[in-house]
Amino acid sequence: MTSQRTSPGTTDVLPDEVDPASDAMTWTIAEVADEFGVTHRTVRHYEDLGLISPERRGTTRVYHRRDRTRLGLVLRGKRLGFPLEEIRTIIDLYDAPRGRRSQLEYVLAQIDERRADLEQRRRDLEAALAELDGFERRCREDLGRMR
Amino acid sequence: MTSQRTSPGTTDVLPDEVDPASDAMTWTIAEVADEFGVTHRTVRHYEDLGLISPERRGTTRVYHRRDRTRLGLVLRGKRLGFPLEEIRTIIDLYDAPRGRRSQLEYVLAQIDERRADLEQRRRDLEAALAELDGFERRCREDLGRMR
DNA sequence: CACGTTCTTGACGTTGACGTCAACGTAAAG
DNA sequence: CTTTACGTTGACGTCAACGTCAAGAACGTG
Repeated sequence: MTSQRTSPGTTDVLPDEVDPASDAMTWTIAEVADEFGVTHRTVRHYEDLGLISPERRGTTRVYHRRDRTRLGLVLRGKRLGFPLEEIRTIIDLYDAPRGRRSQLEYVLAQIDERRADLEQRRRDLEAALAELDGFERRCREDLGRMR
Repeated sequence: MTSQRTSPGTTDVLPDEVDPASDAMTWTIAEVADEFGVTHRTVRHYEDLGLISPERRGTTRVYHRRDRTRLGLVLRGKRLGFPLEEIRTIIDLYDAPRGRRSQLEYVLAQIDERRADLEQRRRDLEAALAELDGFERRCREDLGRMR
């Protein structure tokens, strides 16, 4: 009934093998937790913070494709080191109403801020990788001199 | 006596304008804290965790170039979202003794692990930036249709 | 229909990363 | 020689991000 095989630490936001045609497909909390490799407590915590808002059938949570999309975005944000509160403002942006012109311009301004942040991270990341490369080279030279 | 002008959120690990010739130059805790844009409490916390280990003159801490280098690495690691404990193992790696062959090979293995981690982050980052770009395009199209 | 499985809502505990006092030492400046 | 500016060590507080019970409700299955 649900998808399998989603190893943690992937770049994709969604686990694969999800029937693309069924927009009406739903999942239980255990299913989404398993597929995304988190506990149900984590999923509930994200709901408490307003990161996802599953439907309720009676008292039970029912997750739709939209919730999975958002959960995927949350976890990628976490892998990138963003705090959950900040992640919420970001993904809320994607779902924000953009009817009026002022709203659209606000959204565009937010996008610029976000991009600046991400690009700073990219520079840090490239610098760290470059240093790692240089360090490995020196280590290999040391190793060459030893034998 | 000390350097100025280091805005937070830079990619460089060290504040600029530091006399490159003086290896014997030292700094107080207030100086390094100010230059790196953190509190003295933060600097002490990092010392508690073994991230830096300044010299002591009597009871007073004296910071050398080495400490500043490590502090810079710590803060960049933080900007990348790594926990402090993990940061410690990473930067300790740079200072690890590599005398024996087995040590060198251990270090090289660690480097590979680190690189894999960083590259995963890079993929996440690129994906996030790509999504942001696509989203901006759609917003601009909406904006174009409105006027 | 009893039973085990899965779901629910609290509520308290924990860990990381510091902030925030309090209380005290020390060294230069007026 | 007192004041002022920094420095020091605790020790406790706080906030985020969950973990970890506890104690029911609801649901399919033999």
